[in-house]
Amino acid sequence: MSLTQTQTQMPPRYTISEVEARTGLSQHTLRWYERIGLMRQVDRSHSGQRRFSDGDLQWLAFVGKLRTTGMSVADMVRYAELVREGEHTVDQRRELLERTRNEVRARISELNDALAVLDFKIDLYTGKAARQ
Amino acid sequence: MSLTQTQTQMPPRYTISEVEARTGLSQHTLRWYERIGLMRQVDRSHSGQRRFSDGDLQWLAFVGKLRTTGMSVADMVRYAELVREGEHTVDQRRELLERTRNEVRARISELNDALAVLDFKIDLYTGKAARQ
DNA sequence: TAGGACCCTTGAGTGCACTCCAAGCAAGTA
DNA sequence: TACTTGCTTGGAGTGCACTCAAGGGTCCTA
Repeated sequence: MSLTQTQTQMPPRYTISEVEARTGLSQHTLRWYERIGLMRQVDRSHSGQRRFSDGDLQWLAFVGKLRTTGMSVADMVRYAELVREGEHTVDQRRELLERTRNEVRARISELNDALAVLDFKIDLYTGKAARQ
Repeated sequence: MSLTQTQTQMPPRYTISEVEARTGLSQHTLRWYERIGLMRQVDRSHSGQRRFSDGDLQWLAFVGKLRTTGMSVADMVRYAELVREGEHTVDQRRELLERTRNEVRARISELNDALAVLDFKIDLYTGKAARQ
C-alpha cells in the first residue's frame, strides 16, 4: 500500500491522455475500443470524463498482445464478451486462444521461410552475382 | 531440354487462370499487380490475352515471399522498379531487403512474446484457476 | 451459326482498423 | 470575465489491399 493510497483510500485513476501516453493507443482508438465493446464501459468523473483504472490498463496490455498476434478486432471483441459473460465461458475462451496460438505459430514459420529467402537474396546482392 | 520444348521451340506460357491456379492469386489481383507495376507488362497472345512465362511465375513466387514479410505493396512496387532499372540499383535493392529483414526479425520476436502470453493464459484456463 | 468458356478494360466498391471532424461542455489560470 | 486546455459525442473520412461490375471481345466445339 502506497502512502497516497492509504491516505486517500482511492485506487489510481487515469485520464484518457494519461492512458494514451502509457499505452501508445490514441484517444480516438481508446474511445473506439470502448464503443465497440473491446473494453468495458470505463468509469466516468462527475463531469463525464473517462477515468481508467489499473485493471483497464492491464486489459489494454493484454489486448495489445492479442493485436500483435494478428487476431482480428472482431475476434478480440468476441473474447472480451466471453470474459464479461463469466466463468462458464472458459472453455470457449481457451479454444479461441488456442486457435490464435496455432495461427501465430504458422505465421512465425512463414516468416522464417521468408527470412531465408531474404537472406539468400541479400547474400546474392552482397556477393556480386546480382540478378533480379 | 524437354521433348516438347525441342519440338516446338517455344517456352511454356500460361493463361491467367492457369496462373491463378498455380499461385493462388486471383485473376483480379494478377491484373492489378501488372497495372500498378508490381510485375512487368505480361506478354499477350495475338488476341490480347495474357500469356505468363516461367519467369513471371518465379517473380510472383518471390513477390509472394515479400508479401508474407508484411512489406507494403508500395515498397514492393519500388523494388520491382529498381529491378527493371538494372544492375546499378543493386545497392538500393539490398538496402530495401535488409530493412525488410530487420522488420521481419522484430515481428518474429514480437510474435514470440505474444505466444508466451498465450501459453500462459491457456495454461491458466486449462489448469482450473481461470480468471480473465 | 450458336452456345459457352475464357479473357479484356476502366472504374467503382468492399472490409478492415482506425482517424478525424464539428460542435460543444467543464475546469483551471490571468 | 476571457482564454486555454482537455474532454465529450456521433458520424464521416482515410489508406490499404484487394475485389467486383459492366460491357464487350475471342476462341472452340457441336
